Amino acid sequence: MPKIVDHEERRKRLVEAVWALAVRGGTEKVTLRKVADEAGVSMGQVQHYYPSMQALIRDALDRAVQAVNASIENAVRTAGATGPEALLRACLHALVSPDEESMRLMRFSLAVAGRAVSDPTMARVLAPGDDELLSFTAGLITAARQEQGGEPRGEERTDADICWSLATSLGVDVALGYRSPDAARSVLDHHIDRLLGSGRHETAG
Amino acid sequence: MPKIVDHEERRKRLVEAVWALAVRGGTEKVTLRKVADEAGVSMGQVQHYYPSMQALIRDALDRAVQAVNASIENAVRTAGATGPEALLRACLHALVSPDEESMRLMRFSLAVAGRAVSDPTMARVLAPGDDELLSFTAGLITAARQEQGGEPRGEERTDADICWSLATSLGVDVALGYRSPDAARSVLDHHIDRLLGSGRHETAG
DNA sequence: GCCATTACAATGCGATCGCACTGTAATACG
DNA sequence: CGTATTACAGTGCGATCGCATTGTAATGGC
Repeated sequence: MPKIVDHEERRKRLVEAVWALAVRGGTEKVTLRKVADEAGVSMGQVQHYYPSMQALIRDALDRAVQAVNASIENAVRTAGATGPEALLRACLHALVSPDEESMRLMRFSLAVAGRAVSDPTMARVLAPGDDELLSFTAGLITAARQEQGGEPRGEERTDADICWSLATSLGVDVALGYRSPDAARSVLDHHIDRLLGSGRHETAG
Repeated sequence: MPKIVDHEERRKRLVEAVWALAVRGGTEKVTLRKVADEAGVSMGQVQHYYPSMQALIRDALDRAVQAVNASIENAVRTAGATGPEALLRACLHALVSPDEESMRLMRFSLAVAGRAVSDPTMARVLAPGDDELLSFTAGLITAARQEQGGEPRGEERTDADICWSLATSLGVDVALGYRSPDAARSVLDHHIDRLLGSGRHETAG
């Protein structure tokens, strides 16, 4: 009956505007008017797709989390056939990637983290990996150890947990500019070296 | 000449109000009026001690960072005579302490982290340990390894770096309620076990 | 005592906020 | 065709913001 538009495209555009604004000036600088300006639409349109500011920020966060997960899955797909150790490294590297889009997502997540302190509905941000991811990672660690002739130690799940916590922390450092992506990767690789017991590891400038 | 008051006491009171407000509702809910109310003083007094909102938040952040450092130093002083390994554990545990004050500081730091994304003057928050702390920690690791008959491996500084990154990440998880302090400590201890336990991959286990 | 100076208290102001509300162009369906 | 419905655009409102400004009580040095 009415005009038919692509809602998904509209929301995506608005969320992109939120990301850009939050990265530039923190979530406190995200206002209905500025989002509208940034997206090149009217304030009315923003209100049409989101009932409140909260809802808009929350959707932006949901999509950011989803995008980060997608980048991890993408790393898995890309490095899938290269063996468990390389795959493990590739997954973790996704959090400290120098890729511009990846940096934006991390920065936005960090910007929203401040709200998560008091707003439980924002609680997904910077959260430890979910069960599925941890199990998958633990499996990689086990496989990598067996591949090197070692034996599983029965605590691979905690090891995986540590890996993701470390990677998250390094990702935050990269997002805040405290470390270069290369430096972060090198630290991450050092940890994996120790974790798997192999002495081999090269630094990338 | 004029009425003489304790400036330090005044500022401390205002900063405490900022901490409380930010933890309750994020930094966006920190306003001059609410700080004044929370501290039980007038808005005029807040303006008298801080020229702008930014300056107030920044001082609150500086004092929070200082307080966290103090809690680490306190851990060092308390556990100083118990040997390098116990000391190492005690230091790192300071970031995941169940202590109410410690949790408040971590939560506030996290709340401010959102601003640090775009405001370089807030950049001290969640930063990696400084050179002094890293050197000190690296020394602890070296000493602990020697105490166990192991040999230093020449990369203790990176190991120390990893320890603090991990502890920070776990501290964030605790602050956000994703982990209990006990669970975080247990993860941290697991990492230290591995770190000090064995360096040889052939007979590891 | 006098007074310059400090330490506030209180109010005012322009800007901006989220959101409600109103108006209007477009279109699939009968 | 008409029309109900969608998809906006634009505006208005009350609240709130940071900060400037003004007023005043207190006090140590002369």
